[in-house]
Amino acid sequence: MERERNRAGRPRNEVAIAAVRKAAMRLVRSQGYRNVTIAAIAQEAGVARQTLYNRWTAKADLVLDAIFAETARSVDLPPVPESCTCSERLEAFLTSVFAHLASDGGTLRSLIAAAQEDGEFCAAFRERFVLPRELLVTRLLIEAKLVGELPHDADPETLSAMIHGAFWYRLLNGLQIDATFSHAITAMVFARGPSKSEPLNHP
Amino acid sequence: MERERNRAGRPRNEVAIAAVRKAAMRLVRSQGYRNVTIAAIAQEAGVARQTLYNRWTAKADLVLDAIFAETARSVDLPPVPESCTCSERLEAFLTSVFAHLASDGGTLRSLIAAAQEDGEFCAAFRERFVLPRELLVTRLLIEAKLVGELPHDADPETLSAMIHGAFWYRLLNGLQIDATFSHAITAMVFARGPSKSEPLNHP
Amino acid sequence: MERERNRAGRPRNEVAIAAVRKAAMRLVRSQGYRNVTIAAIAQEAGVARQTLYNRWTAKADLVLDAIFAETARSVDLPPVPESCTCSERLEAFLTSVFAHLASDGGTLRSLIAAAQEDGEFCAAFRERFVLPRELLVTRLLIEAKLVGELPHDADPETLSAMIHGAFWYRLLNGLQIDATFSHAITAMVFARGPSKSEPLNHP
Amino acid sequence: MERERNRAGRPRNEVAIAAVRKAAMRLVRSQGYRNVTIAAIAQEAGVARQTLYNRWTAKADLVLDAIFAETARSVDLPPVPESCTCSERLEAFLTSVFAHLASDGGTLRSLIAAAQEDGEFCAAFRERFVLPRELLVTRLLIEAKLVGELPHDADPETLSAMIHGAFWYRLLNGLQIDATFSHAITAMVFARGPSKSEPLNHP
DNA sequence: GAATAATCGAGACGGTACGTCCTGTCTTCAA
DNA sequence: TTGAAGACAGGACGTACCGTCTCGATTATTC
Repeated sequence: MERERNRAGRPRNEVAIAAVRKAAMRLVRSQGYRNVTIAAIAQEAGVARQTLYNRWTAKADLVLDAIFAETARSVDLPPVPESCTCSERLEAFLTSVFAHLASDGGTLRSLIAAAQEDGEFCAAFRERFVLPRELLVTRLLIEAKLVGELPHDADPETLSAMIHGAFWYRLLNGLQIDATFSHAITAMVFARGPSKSEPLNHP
Repeated sequence: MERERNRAGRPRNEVAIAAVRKAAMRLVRSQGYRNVTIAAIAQEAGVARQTLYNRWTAKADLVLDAIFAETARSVDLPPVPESCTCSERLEAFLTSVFAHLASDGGTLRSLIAAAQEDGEFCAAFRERFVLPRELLVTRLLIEAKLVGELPHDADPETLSAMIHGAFWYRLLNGLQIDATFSHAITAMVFARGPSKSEPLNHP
Repeated sequence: MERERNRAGRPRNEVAIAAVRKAAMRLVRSQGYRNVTIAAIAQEAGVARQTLYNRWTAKADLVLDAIFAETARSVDLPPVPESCTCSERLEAFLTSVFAHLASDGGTLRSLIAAAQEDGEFCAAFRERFVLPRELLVTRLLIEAKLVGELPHDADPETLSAMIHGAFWYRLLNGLQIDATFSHAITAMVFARGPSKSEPLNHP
Repeated sequence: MERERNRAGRPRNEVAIAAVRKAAMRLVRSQGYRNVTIAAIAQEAGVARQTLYNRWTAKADLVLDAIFAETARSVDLPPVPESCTCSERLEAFLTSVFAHLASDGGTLRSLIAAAQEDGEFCAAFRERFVLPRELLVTRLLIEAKLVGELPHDADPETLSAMIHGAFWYRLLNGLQIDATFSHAITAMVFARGPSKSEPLNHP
């Protein structure tokens, strides 16, 4: 697959492209999205400025792409045994996310900010970054309902928004996010154990 | 207080200042924070650019000030009878907030975005805008615990973050926020009624 | 002659080359030399940009070549009977040139302009375009001396420069050039008839 | 006079402006009009690039202005005694002009070139640079007619165009222009002495 | 009342980044 | 080997803002 090389013309220099992505991530991390300029990325990558405009439409587009390239493989639940309860797995997921945010939260903040003034960026960001992570949680909550860890009137979509929203909210307010918080969130979601009626899977 | 008017020289033109604030709000609402320039605000207000720098340090400072001037009086619970349950009052609060966001959500998005690249702005924004609204909810949840609408192991701070986070999350993702969502949130927070132990106020 | 077609590989597409020349002339005429780009010519001709670089070294080279291809056959005195006096023939020549300049003077202006910043272009332009036309006049003036229409102290080279210079000067100043001017120039050149001494060819 | 300082706002920095003009002339002379960039002029003058755009609309505008500032005082006949004949004075004028062109001809070539692609530039250049010099010669020729150095059927405008054209033509063809040429031109203009009828001033 | 001092409208200035455009070179596939 | 297509390095362009500054004019307080 990826048999795209029948297009005419000189092919793109994927090595340079990768260098640009790497440079972009490095600079965004060290100086913040807003303070990074196209020219600086190009120079850092040893590439002509025009090359960036050939490939990406704008800084936002480029950085977003760099993010995706870096995190594509990491939209995954942490390696927690399937035998754990959903509650335990949610907490493990959040702890893992929060650990990542501790080092790279600034980048996420920058991206969320950028998304607010650019509808296209916002849509792409949601589709390719936010939604996959949101679905992970939603699915976990649906499973929790099935096994009776959550009452059947629980609304996975709303709960998922509340869970993600909780740490977005703290992140965007410049507050610390640590393991304590992942525990607190999990506790609130799974408050008071199983549904009142009998669990569905323990006859 | 603030009896600073014994200084020599021409006094500040408070009329112009007010015009600037109004112009700033008008422009931010219609074009978004990022697309508004200092020069445009000055021109819209019929004022010299330097006048803005006399009073405020930067665009963020000015816009934030304009927001506060406009919303200072509105950090308030909606007029709901005290006789209502906490659950009802939370939902009423959220519905009221969401109605406001429907028309002015863009401004909040812009401000949140701006806060991500500017620590001072972030702190001021949190202190003067976010925290007051967060406390409103936190207090309501504490009261709900006292009256037994929430179990005593409920964590008001975490729940408050989850509540605010939920609609920030949707807002920042460019999604609709309506009364349905306020009901859904409230339902999740007050799921399955009072604490397992006996409610405190119903003997 | 020029039997170069024993080289291996795909032969040059002379049709494309001709299309390029035509496109170049069309664009230069309609937009002026400076405003025409290599890319635009290539596109207009439906040809790859590289093809132009294969054949010509630069825009100047290409346009000059296009001019030559178009005017090669036209460096000629207008069809005036040899029985006419040199004076009449000069005026006929100038009238003919001026008629052509009325429609295509902009191209000549562009070329003269281009020649000022490029020594090679200037030399080629002079050798292949200017000199042939200059010689035409010089020869006519030499003949006029021989037949006594001009005094024997007349300097054909200087007069030729003055004649061509006169209409270049007006052309480059954006002024009209018409038949009246060709008459005026001729009158000044042939002022006061034959040389004071006896004409050489009327014994 | 020049009481223009009732305009509001910070006045222009005329020192900087002068430095820009000087830098522009220096660079145009040493590198040619086309090879000079706005940025280079700004840097050479120690001035922000935008400052040039504040004052002038384009490079052509700036350079033209610099030329005028430099040559404003020099549109003058060379110091030749009035007692000389018109013929002698024309030759003196041309010799003086040609001496100047020997060192600064490149600048004139650049300007003529620039005028060919820009109508406004062309008009300004003609009005403020070319015409004054043309008039100098025209007046001289008119005087020559009055004193009988030229026949009364001589056409000063046409002759003036032929004179200026002659050295423009050589200049634009990249040829040398020296005192010999000024003599040759003068000889052709004043060929065969006074008018056929009696000279006006020699009874 | 005159001197002093801060503000205001206006706009130039140094500076940074932007996104576009063009040039000449190169690298691919297909003819 | 050429042609079509198009990416690449490099560099100028003109625009847009920013924050600072310098004017003349205005408006208070202080002497």
